[in-house]
Amino acid sequence: MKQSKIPKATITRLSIYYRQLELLESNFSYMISSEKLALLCQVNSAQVRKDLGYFGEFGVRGVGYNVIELQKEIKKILTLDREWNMGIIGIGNLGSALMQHQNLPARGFEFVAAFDNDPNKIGQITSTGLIIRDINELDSLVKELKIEIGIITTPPSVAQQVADKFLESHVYALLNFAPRRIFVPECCLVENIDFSVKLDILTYKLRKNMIV
Amino acid sequence: MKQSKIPKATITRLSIYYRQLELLESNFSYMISSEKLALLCQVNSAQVRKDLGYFGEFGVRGVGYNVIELQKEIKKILTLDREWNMGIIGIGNLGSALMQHQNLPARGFEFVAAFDNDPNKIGQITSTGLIIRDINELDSLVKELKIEIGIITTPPSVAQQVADKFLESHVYALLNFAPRRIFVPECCLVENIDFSVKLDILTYKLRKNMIV
DNA sequence: CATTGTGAACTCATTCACAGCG
DNA sequence: CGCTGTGAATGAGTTCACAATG
Repeated sequence: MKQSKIPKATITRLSIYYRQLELLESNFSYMISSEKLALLCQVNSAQVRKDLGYFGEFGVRGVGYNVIELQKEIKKILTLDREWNMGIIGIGNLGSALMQHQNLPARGFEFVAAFDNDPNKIGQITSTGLIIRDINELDSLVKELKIEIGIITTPPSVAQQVADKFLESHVYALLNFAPRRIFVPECCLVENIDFSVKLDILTYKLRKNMIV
Repeated sequence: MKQSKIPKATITRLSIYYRQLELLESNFSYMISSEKLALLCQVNSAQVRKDLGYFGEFGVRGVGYNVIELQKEIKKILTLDREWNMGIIGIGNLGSALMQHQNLPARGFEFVAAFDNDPNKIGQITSTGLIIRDINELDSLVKELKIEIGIITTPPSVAQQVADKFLESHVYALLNFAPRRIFVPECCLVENIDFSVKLDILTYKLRKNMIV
C-alpha cells in the first residue's frame, strides 16, 4: 500500500466500483476485467486499474479480478467493514426521507438519534422508531450512542449553528444537505450535497449544448 | 465571451457564488471583492476571477464587483433567468421531500408533474397539489406541460427504465438520485446525486485522518 | 495470451504574479 | 492605490502504452 497522494476522485470511484460489484455478485459473476468494470462504471479501464493500484494488487494478470475478493478489499479501503452511527439534525421532509432509506443500514450506516428544535416535533416518534430529541441533548447522546457522523438537513439559515453544535459534541464528520457552505476547523470533515447546484449545472449545459 | 474549454468545476462554483451573492444582497452589501467572495465560498481569489473571466469582465479594477450586477450576470450564464419545468418519477419519501423543497420554485425550478408506477399512489394528490400520474402518461404530459428536466427518485432497480422513458419522451436532462449509473446517448445530460458515495468518502477520510 | 500494474506522456485545473486600469 | 483580468507556471488527475506475469 503506497498511499502517495490519492486523488479524491479515486475514492468516489471506489465507492461506485463497490456498488457495481455488489450488483455483479447478485448476478453470479465470478470474475471481472478492468475493461468490463470500467464500461459499467463509465470510466476508462486504466483508471480502474490505477485507482485499485493505489491500494494494492488485487487482480490476476490475464484473468481479471475476483468479484467477491475485490468487494472485500474495497470494503476495507473505505472502512465499510464496520458499523457507523449517525445523528441527524433537522427532521423535515428530507431528514425523514433519509432516515427511511433502506440502503443505508444495509451498508452499515445507522441513524441512532434524530434532533430538531421545533417543540412540536420533539418527543414524537419517527417512522423508524426514533424519538425526536431536543438539540440540547446532542452532547450526551453522542457519547452514549457513539455517534461519529452528523447529518445536517436543516434550513440553510441554521446550518452553521448546527455544525458548531456537532463540533462541540466532538462529531468531526459532517454530511451537509443545506445549500450553504459551512465553516469548520481543519480537524473536521465536511461533505456537501447540494442538488440545486446540480440543477444549475443541467440548465447551463442544456443551453450550451443548444438542446434548448 | 471566450468560451474556450471551461472546467466543469467552474460551473459548480458559479452556482455557489450565485447563492452567496443572494445572501450578500439580503445583507445589503453593495460591492464585493474577489478576495472576500472567495473567502465566503472557500476558494482561492484568483479562482473566482478566472471563473468569471471565462464569461466576461464584470468587475471594476480597484473596487470589486457590484453584488446585484454580478448576480444578474451569473443568472444569465447558468440560464437561471427563466422558468424550468420538471417532471419527477418515483414519489417515495425522497421524491416527496424534493417536491416540498421551498427553494426550488423560488429559483425558477417548478415541479409540474409527478409519476409513479404504484397503483395505490396513482391518482393521489401530493402535498404540493399535483396528481400522481401513471408513467404511461409521461409522454403526453411532457408535451403538454413542456417538461425539460427529469428527476429520478425511484429505487435503483428501475432507474434505467425510467431514464429510457424520459428519453423516449424527449426529456434530455436528468437528475438521478438512484445510486446506480444510468446509460444514455450522447445527446442526453445526466447529473448524479448519490449520498451513499458521500458517506463512503467520509468514512474513508475518517480512518485516513486517524480521527477514528 | 489476455489482462494486470505502472512509469511516462499528456490533458485539464488551479494558483501565482504582475501588468493594466478605474 | 487597490483590485481586476490574465498569461505563465505549477500542480493534479487521466490516459497511453507496454513490460510483466499467472
